[in-house]
Parts: sequence; structure tokens; C-alpha cells
Amino acid sequence: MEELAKQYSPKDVEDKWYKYWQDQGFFKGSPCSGKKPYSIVIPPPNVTGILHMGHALNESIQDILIRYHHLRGFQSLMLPGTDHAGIATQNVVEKSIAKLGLTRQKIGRAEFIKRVWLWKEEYGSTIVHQLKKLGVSCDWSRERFTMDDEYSEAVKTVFVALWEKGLIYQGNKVINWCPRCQTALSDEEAPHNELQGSLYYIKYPLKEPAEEKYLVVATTRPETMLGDTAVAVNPKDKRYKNLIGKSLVLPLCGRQIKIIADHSVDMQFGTGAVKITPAHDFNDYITGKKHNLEFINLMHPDGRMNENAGNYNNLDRFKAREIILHDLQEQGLLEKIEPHQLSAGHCYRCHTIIEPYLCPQWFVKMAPLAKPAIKAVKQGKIKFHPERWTKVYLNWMENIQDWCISRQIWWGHRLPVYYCRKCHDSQLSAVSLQLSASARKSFNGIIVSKEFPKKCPKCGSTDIYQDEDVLDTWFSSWLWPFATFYWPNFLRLAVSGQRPTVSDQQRKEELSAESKKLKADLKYFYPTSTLVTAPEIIFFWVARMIMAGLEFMHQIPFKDVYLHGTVRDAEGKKMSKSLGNIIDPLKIIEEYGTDALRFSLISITAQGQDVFLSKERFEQGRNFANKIWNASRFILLNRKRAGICVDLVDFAKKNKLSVINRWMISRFYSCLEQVQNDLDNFRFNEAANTLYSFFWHEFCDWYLELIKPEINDPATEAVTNALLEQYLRLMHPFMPFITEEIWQKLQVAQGLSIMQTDWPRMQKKLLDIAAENQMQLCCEIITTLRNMRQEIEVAAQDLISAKIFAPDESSLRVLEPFSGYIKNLARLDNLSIACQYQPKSCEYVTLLKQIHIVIPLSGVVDLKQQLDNCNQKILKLNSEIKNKRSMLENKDFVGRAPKEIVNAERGKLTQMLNQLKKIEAIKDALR
RNA sequence: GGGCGCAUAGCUCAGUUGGUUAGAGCGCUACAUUCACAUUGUAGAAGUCGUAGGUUCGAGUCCUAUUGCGCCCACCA
Repeated sequence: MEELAKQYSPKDVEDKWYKYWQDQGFFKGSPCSGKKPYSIVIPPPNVTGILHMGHALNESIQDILIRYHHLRGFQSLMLPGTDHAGIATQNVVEKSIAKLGLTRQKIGRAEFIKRVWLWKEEYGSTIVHQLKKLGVSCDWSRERFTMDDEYSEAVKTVFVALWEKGLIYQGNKVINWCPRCQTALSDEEAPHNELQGSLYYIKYPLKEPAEEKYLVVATTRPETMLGDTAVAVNPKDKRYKNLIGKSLVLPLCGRQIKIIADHSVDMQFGTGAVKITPAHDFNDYITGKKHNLEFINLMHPDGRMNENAGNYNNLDRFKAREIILHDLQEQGLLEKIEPHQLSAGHCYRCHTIIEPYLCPQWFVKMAPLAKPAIKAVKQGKIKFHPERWTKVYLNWMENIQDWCISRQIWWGHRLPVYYCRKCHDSQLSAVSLQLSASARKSFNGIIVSKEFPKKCPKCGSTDIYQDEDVLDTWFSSWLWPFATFYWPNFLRLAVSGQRPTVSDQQRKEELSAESKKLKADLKYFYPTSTLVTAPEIIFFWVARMIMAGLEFMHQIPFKDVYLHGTVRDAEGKKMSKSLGNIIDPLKIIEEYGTDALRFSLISITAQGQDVFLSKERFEQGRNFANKIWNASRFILLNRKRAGICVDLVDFAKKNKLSVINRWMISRFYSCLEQVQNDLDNFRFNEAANTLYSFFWHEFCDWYLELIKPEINDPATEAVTNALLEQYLRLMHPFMPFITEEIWQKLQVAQGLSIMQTDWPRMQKKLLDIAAENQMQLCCEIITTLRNMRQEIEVAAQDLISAKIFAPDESSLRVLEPFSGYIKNLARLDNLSIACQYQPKSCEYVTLLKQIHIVIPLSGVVDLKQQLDNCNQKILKLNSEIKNKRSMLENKDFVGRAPKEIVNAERGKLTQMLNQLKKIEAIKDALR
């Protein structure tokens, strides 16, 4: 028999098994007609990503689901891949070429993209390798990247389809602009954060001063005043009623602007007069449209003021603010400054304060897409877990805004938008870019097409160029659940492109066969089963996938969405590089092992609650792995032969099993039922904790200790081995490596892997409540005796005598078979079990339920302790009896509570009274 | 301004549909090392379940209000 080391060493087994599983193709998910599919597409991590605890938690949960369903007989598929992460990746590569003294502008678009691909080839697989360390059962042969050629086809197809449906339009609107990344962002990419700022009160002189010389406006961004084209007041505001329609002279630039009336102005805020800067504020844009105001763009794309800012040209927007304030002060036009809390959008990639910026961008009209997506969730076709996220989803969807999808960066899917220089550019002007639906009906030189158009459909010109912008990364991610299956063309371009040796005909046939296969693949695995992700990306990703799925596949993309919490540090802060509070999963794996990492993470993740993590947490997982290891070691060391993992159902039928074996088998199945139930309801931590306490506290602490003397009994040996083997299968989704390692050592079936077994089937017939109750009593007697030994200070190694008195003959018969177990675990050299206790002095007695447990004492003994115990118990019992009595005397309780409950309570009272009598008898004997 | 989450043992948290005496891990106290495991075992101490009302025969659990902490959404300049 192979020796097991005294301690479990994850390093020796993890890589070995992962390679084996992969080599054997166990992770491969191919359609299988006899099996139900269970599929998960993993949230593709950014190619620039490095593994953090969030990934570790996310992947662990998914892998548990996959391995669990795999064992339960589903054809499972965990599809991996990475996201090209437009802005993030571009930033990383820009930084790397900056070290060579280069900028992307210097090297040009083509060269830059080439470098990004090179970077991707070199570093893009880092995250993939790291994911493998987590033991995830991804089908790596299906790994996808959102910039794969085939994937790009899907993106283009979707763009064109939405365009043709009139759901994509180009518009000149105020959008979120990041002056550092120099691109537009969607609303979701510009989260608002609180800032401590100031509210500046600025005097705007009236053109024709009367009683009033000035109108004072309050603003948080004084630099934008140079772009003001009106000041608005509320028409109901008595203070300003007579000023409406009058003109003001804009300080510092002398331009004249009108005072207008608008109901949206809050009279309570500031002075009740609002400067209107339509090109640099979302509200003002709307007001500007409404009142037909002029739009003045004040800034260069990098956040410096432009020529429209006059003297402040070329100054950074914040520097300009300082100087403008200084100049206003000098001219006596700055009335006052108040501290003011405000919130401003920040770039989610570089955290720069975004600038509301007027420029032409491309948008998706979302409301029509949202409608069916709302319905699907309301009808329960897609369920969120925990359920509360449903509301968050619906609230966002019901107030959905159009999605700005164009980005002024280079890395990403280029818009499939082309312009005829002749037809388009001639009518180009900044303002006329606002294209209404009706305007688009007549051709304006814009060609939206998957392919580069050969000529302009109107004028036939070949002078055509492509739009410079690329699409928002999420415009590709939202197709992930089906684009990863080679939708819509079902062709693998990389494969079809080569193979010069085969004939055209042959290749055609091959391609059509492959395409058929890919189509079947999608049909089999889509809709996917469960999406596991973090709540932060409900809007970015989850909601949009639902919309895309319904729009393009006419089916939901997944049935269940499980949202897990955010991993935080012990203080509750988000883990981040800049805070330096990161716990690196790879270091944890190195130190404690992957199984420990997975188990610890799962066991502390209550349904969607955030996880507060400290390194010590992982000790629990490591210790548990070691416990499993050592219990197995014990079983393996003691067994006479390999391969004795019997079928429990069959074995129980053919053999009359002892109560202890029936008990443990019963406990196992009750554990199984619980775990299954928990997993089916996304209660991963409950499942983990059930498995933990069953194994450690029931199987090891009690069962193995109890059976030690009879370890070589053939029936016990068979049951023990079978239970361990089946337990390993339950444990496998949580701790894949150690369970495989031990399972192999058990030599259950030569040449097979634990991954090729089945999840044990529930056996209701093997649940044995009687055996459970009896064994529980046995254990309680042992615990009571151990406790009594400590109270009378018997040394741990000493053997003593004890007596047990049952209340009646039938309980006596139940207790008698336990004599050996009790003697052994309570360290007794002599135990008598009899009926009907008679109080005596000189003995230490404890009452357990109706059973007297007695340790005879010899010599001079201090009985004060025992007397104290008795008194304490009597006191407690009396108060409990009083409560129970008043409860049962309450007519409402007796009348309204269910009969079972009332009867149970009556029974309890009887027992308590009985108990009280007996304790008083013991006390009397002490005197 | 709207919405959500959390408050339970010294610490970190479980507690599914209201029904025995509210649980775990860590920590703490005492004891134990020729025993599968000291990454261990045995026993123990420790909680008026944030506060105030309400519903109910019965509330940690349901309702209302309130306090504190955290998060999300929203155009208050």
C-alpha cells in the first residue's frame, strides 16, 4: 500500500492533475445528444489583467457549478476567453512605448496596432495561465478573444443590423469626455464621485444698468463661463421677473448674452440665476436646444482651453479656472466663494474628471432593445440571485439612455462606417452633424457596411474612407454568449485560411461540415445556463447581454444570473494596487494550495455579500484539506485491501449493519441532500460549511474515533471506505485537486478519474432516524462523562469506573451495545449499565435526559461542587418550568398554535418536571 | 433626492419559508503529544440578536419608525 505523507502538500499534486485532466480532454464540452447541456461563458478578463481575488472568487464559483453539473450527468461547458479592453490595453501599450520615447501619434495607427498585438501575444496569456492555477475546468480549446477575426465579424454584423433597423445614429451631443484618454465615454464609464469644491458667485454686469447693476450667478466651474450663451432664471422668480429678456455683458470677454426664463431653474439654489453653457454641461445642452442658443466649444480635446477662450487659450482647464477667478477678483466681479460638495463624473480607466463635451459621436437607441429585456426578467425567464438585483436591473432598464458607442482610440473594433468624400464631406459642418432619422432617409454619403465599399452607391466615387473611431469594448462584450460560438458565419477563419494542399471541392465540404458542427454547438449550448459575475457590471455587461441575446438570437442568453460580492480587505476597502492592500491569489496558492484558496473563499461568501478578506482566512481551508488528507491516510493505512468501496445500497441490503454504520451512512445522505439543495439554490457557503462540519465533526471526530477498535471489521471497513469515496465526490467541485489525489489512492477504479464518476444519488432508504437518535445519545453520554472527569479533576490518562442507569428496560437495551464505545472514548476501565438509579452518597452523578451517569468516588471528596451544580440546575429548571407553565396556561397559545407544537411543549414540561424530581433526589442524597 | 445592503459571542460572520435551549471559524481558558492529523484532540467561558413601537399564541426572522456604517443610481448649476 502506498504511504501517504503526514501532511498534505498541494504543490506535489496540483499541476500534475490539471495537466492530466486537460490531456484526457475532461474539460472539453461537445454536444452530446443523450445529455442535458450545462454551459457557462466566463466573464472574459481583460487581456491586460492580472489575477486578483475577485477573479479567484468568480472562477471558483463557476467551476463549482461546472464540476457539480458535470458529476450530475450534464454535458458541461465552461467557455473561456479574454476581452481586448480597448482603453485599458491602449493605455498599457502607450505606457510601454513611452519608455522608448515613442507616442502612438509618432508611430501611426497601423504600427501602433501592430505593437498592441505583439504586446497581446507576449503578455495576453498571463491571465489565462493564472486562471489555470485555480483549477478551473475551462475548455481551453474554445478560448476566444473579443478581437478574433470571427468575433469581429459578429460585431460588424450587429452594427450593420442595428443601423439598418434605425437603432444606431450619429449625433452631435454633449457626452462624457476624458481629456486624458481623449475619448468619449458612455455614461456608465463615467461614474460620479463626490468632490469637495466651491460654489463661486460671479457678478454678470447688465448691459443697461438700472437699479440693478449686476446679476449674480453661482457656478462650480467658472472656467466654463467663457462659453455661456445665456443666463436662465425661473419665470416664477419675483426677484428677476423684470430682468427676463434683458442682456448681460459676459465678464472677461465682453460678449453679450440674454437672460432667459426656464422652469427647470431651481430658485432655492445659489442665486436662482444659472449660467447656461450648452457645450459643456448636460443640462445646459438641453436648455440650449430648447431656447435655440449658440453652442460654444471652449476646449481642445486634451482639456486645454481653445481659441474661443480668448486670453485663456491653451491653458489647462483647471489652470484657466484659477486665473479666471483671479481676474474676476481683480475686477471686483467675484462676489463670494462658498465651500460646496459636488459630484463629478470620473473616467473609469484613469480617474480623470470628465469634461461634458459637445462633439459628434455614434449612439445606440436603447429603449426598443430594453423593452423585451425587461419583459424577460419580469416573466422570470431570467432570474437574479440574490433576487434583490432584479430591482436594480429593472430600474436601470426602465430609465435607459442612449448608449454612446464610439471611442476616439485606436485599439478596438473600428466602426464599419464609411464616407464618400464627395457626397458626405461636402455637407459636413459641425452643427449639421445632428442627423435626424428623416435626414438619414436621403443619402448623405454615409455607408454602413461589413465590407469596405468599392464605390459610393450614389455618385460612384471610389474616394471612400473609413470612420476613424473604434467601438466601445462593451459593444463587443455584449455579444459574448453567442459570438464565442462563431456566430453569425460559423466559420473558423484561421483554419479556413490555410491548407493549400486540399482541393477546393474538398475544402468546401470540410468547411460546410465544420460550419454545421459549429451551428449545432451554438444550438446545443445556447442559451447558456448560469452567468456568474459581480454586481458592478450589471449595467455594463449583464443587461446589455440580455438585450443583445434577445435581439440577435431571439432567446435569452442565460437563465440564472448569480451575483457574488466584492472582495475587500479586512477593513472593508476594495482591494486595489494603489492602496497596496492586495492579497495575491497566486501567493496564497503557493503557500496554502489552490483547494485551500477555493474552499476558504467559498465558505465565507454568503449569498452575494461582500467578502472581507485577510490572509488568515486561508488557514481554515488549508487545515481542512489537511484534515481530509489525514483521515484518508488513516483509512488507507488501516485497510486490508484496495478496491473495497462497496455500493452502499447493495451492501446495506445484504448485510445487517451495526447501528454506528447505519448512523454514519444516514448522516452522509442527509449531508448529501443538504449540499445538493444548497448548490441548486446558489448557496455555496452553506454547502461548503455543511461539507466541512459533516466531515470534520461527524465523520472524523465521532465516527472514526468510535470505530477505531473495530477498524478491521469487514463491514465497517467497507462502509468507511465507501463513505470516504463518496464524500470525495461531493467535495470534488470545491477542492478538485486533493479529492482527485486521494480518490486515485483509494484505487476505486483503475485508470479512471474522479471526474469520470457520478454525483452520489440520494438514497432515502438509507436515512435512519432511529440510528441517528441512538448514536446521538451515545455521543452525549461520552461528552457528559468527559465533562464530569474534568469537573472532578481526573487526569486525562487515568482510567476510571462509571455506571449508567437507564430509566427503563427498553432504553437499557439501546444503551448496552454502546458500552464498548463509551468505555473507550470516555476512558473507563469499568462500566456497568443498569436500570433504576438509587441515590447514594459518595458518587458523582449527572442527569442526562432521563439517564443517570454516575462516577463512584472514593476517599475524602469535596461534594460542594456537585451540590452547586445541582442547585444551579434546579434554579434554571424552575425558571424554565415556570415559563413553560405560563405558556401552556395561555388559552390563546393552546387554542391557536398547531397541535403538534402544543403537544411538544406539554411533553417538554413533563420531562422538565421529571428531571427536576431526579435532580432533587440526587441533591438529597448528598446530605 | 431615490434605491439597496449591513448592524447577532472579544473579532469576522452564518442563521432559507416566524415554532425546542440562537450557530460556526478565529481568538480566549484548562487539559492532552509513542494514537491518521499540533495545520491535532478533549472540555469550557462568552450573546438583553443596533434602538423604539407594532403584527402574532409565539419575532433574530414579518411590518413601521429611528440611529450608525457602507454601496448604487440621479442634470441641482
